[in-house]
Amino acid sequence: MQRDTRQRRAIREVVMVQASPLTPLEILTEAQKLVARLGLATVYRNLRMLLDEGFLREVLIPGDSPRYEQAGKGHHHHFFCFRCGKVFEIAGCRPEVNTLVPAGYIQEFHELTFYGSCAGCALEVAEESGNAGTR
Amino acid sequence: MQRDTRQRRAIREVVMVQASPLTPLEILTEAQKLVARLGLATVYRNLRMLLDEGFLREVLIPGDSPRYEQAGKGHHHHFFCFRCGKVFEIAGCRPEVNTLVPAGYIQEFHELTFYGSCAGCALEVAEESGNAGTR
DNA sequence: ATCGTTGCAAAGTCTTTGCACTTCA
DNA sequence: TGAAGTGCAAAGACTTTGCAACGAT
Repeated sequence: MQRDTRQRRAIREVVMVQASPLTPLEILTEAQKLVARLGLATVYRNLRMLLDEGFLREVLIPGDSPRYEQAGKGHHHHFFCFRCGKVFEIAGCRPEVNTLVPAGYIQEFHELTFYGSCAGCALEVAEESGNAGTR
Repeated sequence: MQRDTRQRRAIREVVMVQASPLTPLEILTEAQKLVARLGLATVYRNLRMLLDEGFLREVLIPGDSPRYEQAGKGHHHHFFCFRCGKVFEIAGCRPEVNTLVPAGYIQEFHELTFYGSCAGCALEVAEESGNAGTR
């Protein structure tokens, strides 16, 4: 039988509070604020369990560590910001995407990831170049 | 000045011949047929150089090792087959994809990866279940 | 002959595993 | 209490780096 430990509770807590998916290390750092002596192996073990039991969803950003978010948010994708390194949720999808797969293939799901500057970082970039240009 | 070594030539050769992107280990195995004593470190070093010089493009399949394909093939995506583990090229894209990114974000590029059974494996699956049903 | 490159082995990073101890039920 | 869970350290997979020897120019 599965037990409800302080560690597991802390990890669940941390993931639920966050808007964007977290890496195992980010989860460790956050959860250690709740359970000081928490170890990284415990985080990995619990991520696997919470994944299996369907509480978490794995978000794989090509070229970066896996991240974890609360499951059941509906189909959506992510935006990875090069400037701040954060991942943002992009709501929705477009049905046209599925027309790309040729006949004969059986598509089960897809992952779509955008890369660039998030709104906040884009503003900074604009200010910097804007100031340089006007003054 | 950069040199034209047997090793580098072999790696370039291997990538050019392949239709789908290869992992570093696959490249090592193939290239060792051309240069027997080739080492994995040399493969990694050359992948980096060929990437920098623009000969290669890195294909990142979320949840799998990075793969490398010849650059300059135009915008396209990939299909990862769960059954055989191979990666297939999916031609083209849909402009609607870009409408998903909210105003304020600056999108530089995107990656779209499909998962499921490739045409060959889908056939096998169909045969198996077909036979089971009719006989 | 020079100096970029190589092969090997050692070092890193990230993740998983083994094990004695702890703790929830 | 007793089995699931934990922390720590050791082991694994994959990738990078240090270094002496090699070989393209």
